[in-house]
Amino acid sequence: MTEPNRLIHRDVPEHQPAAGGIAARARAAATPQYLAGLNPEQREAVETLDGPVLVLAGAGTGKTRVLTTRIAHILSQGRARPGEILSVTFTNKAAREMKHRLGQMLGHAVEGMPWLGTFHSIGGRILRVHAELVHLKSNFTVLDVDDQIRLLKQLLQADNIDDKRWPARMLAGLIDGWKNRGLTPAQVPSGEAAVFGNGRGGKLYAAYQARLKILNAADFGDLLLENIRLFREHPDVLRQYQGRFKFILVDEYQDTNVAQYLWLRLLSQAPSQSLPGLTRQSVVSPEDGSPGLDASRRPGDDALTKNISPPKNICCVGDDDQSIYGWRGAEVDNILRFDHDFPGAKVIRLERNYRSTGHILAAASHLIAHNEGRLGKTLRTEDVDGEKVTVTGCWDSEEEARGIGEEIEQLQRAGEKLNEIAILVRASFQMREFEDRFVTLGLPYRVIGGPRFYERAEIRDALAYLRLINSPADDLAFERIVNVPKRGLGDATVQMLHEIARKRQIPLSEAARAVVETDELRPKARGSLRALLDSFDRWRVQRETMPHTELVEIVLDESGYTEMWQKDRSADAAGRLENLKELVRSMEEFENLQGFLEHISLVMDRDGGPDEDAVSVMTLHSAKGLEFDNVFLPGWEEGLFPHQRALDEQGRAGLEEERRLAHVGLTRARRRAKLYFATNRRIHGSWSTTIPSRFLDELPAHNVEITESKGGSGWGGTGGYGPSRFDNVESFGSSYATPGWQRAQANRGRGGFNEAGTPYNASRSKSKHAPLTIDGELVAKSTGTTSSFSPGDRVFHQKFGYGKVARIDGNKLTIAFEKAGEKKVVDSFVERV
DNA sequence: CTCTCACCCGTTTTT
DNA sequence: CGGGTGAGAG
Repeated sequence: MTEPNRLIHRDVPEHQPAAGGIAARARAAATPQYLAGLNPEQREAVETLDGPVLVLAGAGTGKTRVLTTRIAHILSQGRARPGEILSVTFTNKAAREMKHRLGQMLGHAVEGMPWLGTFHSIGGRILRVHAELVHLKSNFTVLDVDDQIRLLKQLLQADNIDDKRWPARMLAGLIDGWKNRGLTPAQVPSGEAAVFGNGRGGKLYAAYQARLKILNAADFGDLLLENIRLFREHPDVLRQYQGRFKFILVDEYQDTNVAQYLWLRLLSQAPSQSLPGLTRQSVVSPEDGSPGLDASRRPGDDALTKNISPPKNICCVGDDDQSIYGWRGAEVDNILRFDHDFPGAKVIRLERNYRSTGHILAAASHLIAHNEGRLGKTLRTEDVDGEKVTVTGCWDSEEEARGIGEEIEQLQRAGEKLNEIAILVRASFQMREFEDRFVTLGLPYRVIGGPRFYERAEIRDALAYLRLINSPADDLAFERIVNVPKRGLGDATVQMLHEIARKRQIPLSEAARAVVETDELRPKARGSLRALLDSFDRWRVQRETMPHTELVEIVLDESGYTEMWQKDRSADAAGRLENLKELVRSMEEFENLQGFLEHISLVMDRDGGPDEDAVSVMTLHSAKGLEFDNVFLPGWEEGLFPHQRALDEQGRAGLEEERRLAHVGLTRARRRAKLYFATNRRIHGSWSTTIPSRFLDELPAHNVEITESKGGSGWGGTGGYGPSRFDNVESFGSSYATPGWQRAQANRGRGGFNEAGTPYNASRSKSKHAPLTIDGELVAKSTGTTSSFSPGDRVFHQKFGYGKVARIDGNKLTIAFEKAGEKKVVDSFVERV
């Protein structure tokens, strides 16, 4: 491993000696070059090396810069070697970005940062080293969602559970949720486990875990959960890592879930502690009743915290105002309660925004100030005011697309780069309208998001072949490709193999081998199964002698897989073949097949985008972390944004998350932010009238300009909604008093959206209160209030009928309905019976 | 075993 | 309206 001092040579000005105590002091006095461009807050965040630090980094305040500079600082101060810094991100993209920036800062020292990566890749890496301690082998497979669901389907079938009423997908969701919360099968509260499959949910979870071990596989959740289990059951292993990591850095802390929190917490303790509390407390007593989740999810808190030595040097960077992944298990509470979890934490706010102009920033800040559950930050800029944020009303979504298309062409004529233009939508179905329009206009565009590369069917099929070559016991891979391309080996055959495999406790491919020797199969099926097995034998031999990239080509060719797509005349067949080529190309980066397979599910992502000039179209979620000069934000309508479902299922917490999403959208823009709403939109095939989003009303009128739609014809001249009504734009600049607007406002009363338990007016007036922050002291305000219900209560709901409360999360209840299955509802919708 | 038709349902998405 | 799934026919 590279020595730190060698690393910093390139970075430290030449007159400064590189190491030693006195030298270090001299260096500090001279302000190293890498600290020079930082503002005082950033600098404090970089230089506060000891103890827990929370950096609240608003949008565009230089978060990544702080993280990378902090690492450079640690290294140059000689406080740790590269291998002693644990630095975790959420996405591979973020990890790559950090490696890249670090590389620029330190010279090409990136190889020296072995522990910079995503939670999952680092978790997976640790797990491979100690695999046998959690009953896996070090070459275990990481399952993707598809495999997971297929596995669960089998378990449901084996248990004779109607997978119509209890879909495997739903169970997968539940298990995922439990894993996100760090719960092993034994720890799932029994009330919750009972919700699925008439009380068999918990049993199924346990069976699933057992099955994974047999298959030598782990799902994404396991990469963390099994890590936690490893650490808890083997304190010596934990101590080893605690001792190794002198510094811990966490990016996007607002997105961490409970499992990630627990993992960080374990690693951030001083190595000598044995942490009795963490094992004991975390075993949730299922019937402990009311405080439920909240009491159980924080092992090691309170009294115990005081007995544990102070956490090490952990620095978490995040922005509670950009927490938009609550629906996927992220706990905003983690960031809201940081100083509680890590006593003595230093909180540093980065509020200087270097991205957006004044109007945009003011609009975004004012909007997000309507949220109550936040730590409170006020973004500032020294930039010019720039153009006001525009709001444009359209007749329908088609006119919206037309209008935006025209504005883009106008920007293009004015010399703007298409690469600096983005359209950010709430839901992906909105994208199609824009694509259609851009095709008509001949405007180059690219859609960001879509299915990820390794999730595409053709890639997974190809991978299944490779997995099976690598590990003949990979039943899921076997099942996937046994009849792809079609070989006349259908359900019946697979069923038979399953039976034999189960009876003799052998993998499917071995069962196949046995069956081929008998006459249990019809000659045709038997012949093609034998041919398949022979092919695999041959490939396994060839694997030893030829490069893995060559092997794939042979496999794809000889299996008839390539041919299958060549014969396919559907429109996307060519693209699929292209993807397969891309797969082969991407394999070149890896040493061998094994190495490739270990990384594929964790590290691969689509990145094919060539850098031709094109407009980007993507969802608000995938826009997080990006920035553009010009940002179009269509579809600001009640029901779509905020999304009705978020409101229905999460009540106020849902609304606040939607608002954070709006805030993320606005803060993507450097110079122009253009909002749109349509009064008519087609939802599920039929047209319905919509109302402008409440978020539009929450924008400060001073920073907003109402403009007329440039979409042309659509607005029905006599309707009273026409652009002519927007004639004297100046006069209503401060009040939105256009007739159309007023009418839209009046419509609100009868709109169904306030059944979300958040009447429009209430939320508006309430949120005028100052954010809940008291002089730098964090007032951790959980999203949602405490419910008056307890688990087990029998309740009635207007739409879903009778049910039993399974779980409580703030004012959000998970209820097992007798007819409708499990649903999440806001407590104000149900009554106790 | 494969193909077709009826039916159901409909945010956001990483690893 | 349209994509994905499951049951039944060929």
